[in-house]
Amino acid sequence: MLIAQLGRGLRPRIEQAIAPTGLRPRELLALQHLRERGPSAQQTLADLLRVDPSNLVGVLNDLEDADLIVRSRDRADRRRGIIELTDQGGRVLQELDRALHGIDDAVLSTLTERERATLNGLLARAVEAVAGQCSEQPEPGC
Amino acid sequence: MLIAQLGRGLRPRIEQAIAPTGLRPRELLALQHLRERGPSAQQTLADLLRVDPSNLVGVLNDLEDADLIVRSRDRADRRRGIIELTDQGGRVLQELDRALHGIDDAVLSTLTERERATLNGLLARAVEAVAGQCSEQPEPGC
DNA sequence: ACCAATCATTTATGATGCATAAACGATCGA
DNA sequence: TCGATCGTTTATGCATCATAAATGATTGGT
Repeated sequence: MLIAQLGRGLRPRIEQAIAPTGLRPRELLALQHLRERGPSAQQTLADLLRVDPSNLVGVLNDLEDADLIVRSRDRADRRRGIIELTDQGGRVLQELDRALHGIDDAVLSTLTERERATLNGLLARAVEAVAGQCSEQPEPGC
Repeated sequence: MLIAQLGRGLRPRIEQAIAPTGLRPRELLALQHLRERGPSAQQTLADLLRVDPSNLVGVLNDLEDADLIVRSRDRADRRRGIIELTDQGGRVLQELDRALHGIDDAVLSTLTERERATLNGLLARAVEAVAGQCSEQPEPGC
């Protein structure tokens, strides 16, 4: 069984879960980064998302128009933009989490609670390894 | 732990594994379908891939130019095109399998052999459930 | 105080992938 | 013979994405 093959059945479900937010994958990734790392410099965000800074502007414009983020300026260096998640942005992420959990429930419905627990444990260790390798040699999506 | 979150770390690796083939995801999906179901009617393939028949033509042209498939006609109904995997196509799929197995090895390197076995077992049952739901209500990627 | 560098931004451009539609030739079934 | 089916060609539009050049505001160094 190949882990990569999981995506073949999962992709449509994930797209369906993302659709209600009306946001593009990139914009959701930006929100997730902001939730994980707190208020971040715009430049840092561009690096994380592997997006050209000039293109990040449009992404942030959309998110700002939807009141999911707020822009401010670093007081120590007013050139730097500080991007922060709004309460509304946090709620959107929570909705997304719920939708994704729904996928888990659907896909793992044939597993017992105990089996799900062991599966989650093993996957958690696996993604932890992936995350570690990501920090060493960053790549898109990490 | 969300299964959907797996893709965040896996996507770049999968893209990297696919890149050497020079094929697009759709074309690889077509090859996989052909391997699983044997020689198939072109129309069936279009349904499986959720692609408009007129767009499938270009996909098959590429695959045919690369000698990965062969086109023929159904003798009982010469309107119908029969698409078949070539030996070369099979070899490309095997290369892809090897690359994807490499991802498994990298991601699951921190797991013992026994843990990998149980993980594979649980995932196999999960994807089986997904496949069953796919057959009931087909969606893209199924 | 001047000046080069940095940061966000605007604007333009092109490539790519994907979806949709219309029309055509070949072929089939009635 | 005639309508329907199948693969195909062609055209069109849309969305995403990458890249580049130029600008205004701001900074730090000299």
